[in-house]
Amino acid sequence: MSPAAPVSKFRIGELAELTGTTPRTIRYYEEIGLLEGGERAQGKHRLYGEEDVARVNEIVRLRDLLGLSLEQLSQLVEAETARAEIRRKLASAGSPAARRQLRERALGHIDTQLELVRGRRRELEKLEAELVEKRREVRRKLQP
Amino acid sequence: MSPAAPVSKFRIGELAELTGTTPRTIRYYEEIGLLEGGERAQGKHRLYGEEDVARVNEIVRLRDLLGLSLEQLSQLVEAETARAEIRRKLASAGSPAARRQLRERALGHIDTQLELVRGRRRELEKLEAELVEKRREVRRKLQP
DNA sequence: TTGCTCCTCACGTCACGTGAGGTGGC
DNA sequence: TTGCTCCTCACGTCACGTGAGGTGGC
Repeated sequence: MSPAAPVSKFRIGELAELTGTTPRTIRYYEEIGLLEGGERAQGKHRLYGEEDVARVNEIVRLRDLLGLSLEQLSQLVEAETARAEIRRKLASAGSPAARRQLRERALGHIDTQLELVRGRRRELEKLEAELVEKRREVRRKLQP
Repeated sequence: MSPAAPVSKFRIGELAELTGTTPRTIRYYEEIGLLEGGERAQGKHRLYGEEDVARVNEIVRLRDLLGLSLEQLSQLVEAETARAEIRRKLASAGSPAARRQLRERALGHIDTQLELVRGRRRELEKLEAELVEKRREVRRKLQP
């Protein structure tokens, strides 16, 4: 068996750089409950792991691409967080039926995100088509 | 010849409703110079025309879909505004060479917007593909 | 004349940015 | 020990929201 994966720990500045944010943003997300506070080990500094990188990346992506408010985002991501936690607990202790229910909830959650992403994509495609048409017209006038 | 098109005039509340914004937003855009102030005819009320509807709609769309700041937007839209004005002036007085130059500048402007829109669309497509993949995996575990 | 919409301050809010002044770890 | 990063206030900013109190037009 492989030994426990080396749990790399990041300080807040590293987490910020890895996710294209700033320490202030990370602290703000913790302040409003969007992100769990990095563990304050012995000292006073926050320490983060790989899963925090993934989480912040997801938050930033949905924030930028879907234009959601942080409150809307926390509802969306909250569901997933709860799911991840419960999944960990049930992975060993859960009955097959309970696991099945968890996965079905996960599906619903993914579908919700897919709806949002697809709606946005369609809007962008429409705008793109209009711009292409506009360009065609200008070009037509340029070369009579 | 057709008579002059009926120049429909809107008050700020109507303009807001037609563009999915609020009077406050319209006034704010005027305040920062993104929008020309509606003509204050005899009274004190602002009055807008069809072209203002188009402009606000464009602003809102780029703001929401591209996530640009209003300052970035004003640079993007400013170019187009100047273009529209100059186009009006040159439509009668301009030489063919001048008109050609204007159209070439218009092309550059449209291309800039297209780049932005396409970049966004690609990011959304990537996110969409990842979500679809995630969903497939959860489904696979649901039906072994 | 009565409502409704408009007007201008002006303070509040969300999502951070930006120092101020001080402490911790390689 | 020296830097660098971290810490917590706390005020500033952007893009508006939201009354407060008053005036205009169908």
